Amino acid sequence: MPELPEVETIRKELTRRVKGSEIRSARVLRSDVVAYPSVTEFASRLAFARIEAVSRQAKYLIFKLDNGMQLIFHLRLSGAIVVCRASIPLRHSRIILYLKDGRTIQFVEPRVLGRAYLIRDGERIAPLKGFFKLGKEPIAQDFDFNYLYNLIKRRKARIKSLLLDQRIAAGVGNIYSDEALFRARIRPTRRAGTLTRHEVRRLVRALKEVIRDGIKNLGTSVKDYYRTDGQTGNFQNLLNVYGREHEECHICMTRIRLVKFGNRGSRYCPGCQR
DNA sequence: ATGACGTCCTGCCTGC
DNA sequence: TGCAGGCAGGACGTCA
Repeated sequence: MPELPEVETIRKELTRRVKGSEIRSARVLRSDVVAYPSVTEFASRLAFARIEAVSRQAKYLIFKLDNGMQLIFHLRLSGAIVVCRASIPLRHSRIILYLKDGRTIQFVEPRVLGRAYLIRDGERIAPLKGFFKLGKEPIAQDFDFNYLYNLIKRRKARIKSLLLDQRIAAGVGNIYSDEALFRARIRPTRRAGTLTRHEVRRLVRALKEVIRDGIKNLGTSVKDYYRTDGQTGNFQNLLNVYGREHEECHICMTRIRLVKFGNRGSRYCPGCQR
């Protein structure tokens, strides 16, 4: 699942590969993935637009176009952006942008949960309300002890659930939250308000570290994530707990445990995490 | 406001 | 081998 490090990797590659390219036309193969505006308007406003820049906010990928519009993608669980020479649809291709130079940018999304939005610069639309409520990203300078502590100190929810809240830790998903909690030696099931100041300090440090390591290693390819050229990332080889349930902890050899709450799985080491 | 939980969606894995 | 059923999970809506 593309989280901040995966989307950041995609952003860098797209900047290198398609910044400055002109879109000749757009084709929507599956209308569900276009959240705004209508499919017809979506396609007509993309035609002949030039890609000025590719940026990222949390897990959102943003193409800035020279016609005053922004093309925004959210990859959700299984989305990918592929740049290739093929003009025919790749497997599970949902949107194709045909470039003037003959290449295509394809939005590949097997599970059809990912979405695309095309808005005017500065326009605020209801389908993107989560985008406008994003909190700070852990790699931001001002994502510090005070920021996190003040947001969670009175909360009774489990710390893991709050880390997944995009209004609190923007860009963090299931993989990096499990890994950060492992590095901070805190169990995902702990009620946020019971964390000591020292633990919150460790958690802030761990979040920054784990996200940076993820970016450095070009993301985590567990299931669906791959890069714009189809290659995988490397961080899956460096995971301590995610996807390692029933295996031994690298530090203390205790078996990694899988617990479920909030409709998702969390992995932790009962030996290292308290 | 908060926390818990259901829903979307489909490929893939498991078990018979 | 083939099929049914369960599972994964980010964001968001609903409910208490």
